[in-house]
Amino acid sequence: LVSWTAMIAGYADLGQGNVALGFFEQMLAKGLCPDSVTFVSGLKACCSVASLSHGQALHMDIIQEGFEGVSYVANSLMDLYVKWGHLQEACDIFNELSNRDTISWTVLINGYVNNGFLEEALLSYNQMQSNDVSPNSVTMVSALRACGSLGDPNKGHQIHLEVIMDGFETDPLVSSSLVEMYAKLGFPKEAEDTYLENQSEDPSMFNALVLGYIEQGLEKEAFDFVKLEAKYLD
RNA sequence: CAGCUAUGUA
Repeated sequence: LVSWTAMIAGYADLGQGNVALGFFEQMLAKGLCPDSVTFVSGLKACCSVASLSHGQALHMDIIQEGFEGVSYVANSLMDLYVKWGHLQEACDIFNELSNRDTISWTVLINGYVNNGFLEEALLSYNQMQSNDVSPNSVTMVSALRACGSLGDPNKGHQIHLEVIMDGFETDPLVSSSLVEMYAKLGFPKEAEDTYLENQSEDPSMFNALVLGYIEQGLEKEAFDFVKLEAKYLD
């Protein structure tokens, strides 16, 4: 069973969901009974092949086998529905889940953001904290993106402080999301400060800053900044 | 101590 699951997960990772699902079928044909890890890998395969119907079939099997209440599995199911824009389905699963972990909340928040429900995303972010579930760096990226798209600098700054409190600013994805958000909201100064405070080898934050300048019509600043950074490379 | 779910920009 572990070998089959490894094959399914491996192909799903490569974006070869159809191959992965083929292995899933073969495994069932051998009379093997999937466990939670196998189901999650199968769901991931459904995402990469963009097949809602296969995912729904797996959902039925998951209920049959009683894995529905396992947060690890439920999170993956939620993600499937979120990616299809079926937020109601995702919410139903979330609401019936008794053990909501960080990932459950993050999938929900990210689902709201990706589908344009920005206020709901931030509301869920607050609710998550009321329920004493700690956000992680992935949660922060989604929350920051919600602030940026919503145009809410106050919330954005508040979340920035929380990011610092939890030490997530060292994550390149988080710091570049911060820079991006400030740039989008029209705070080039804050964007630059964030950049200067979190220098790293990762180029994404630099790119975010330059693109931000350009989007704000600050082409000269963008150019000067690139020149300045280029000097350090000599 | 086998297989393991969620994140941005372009």
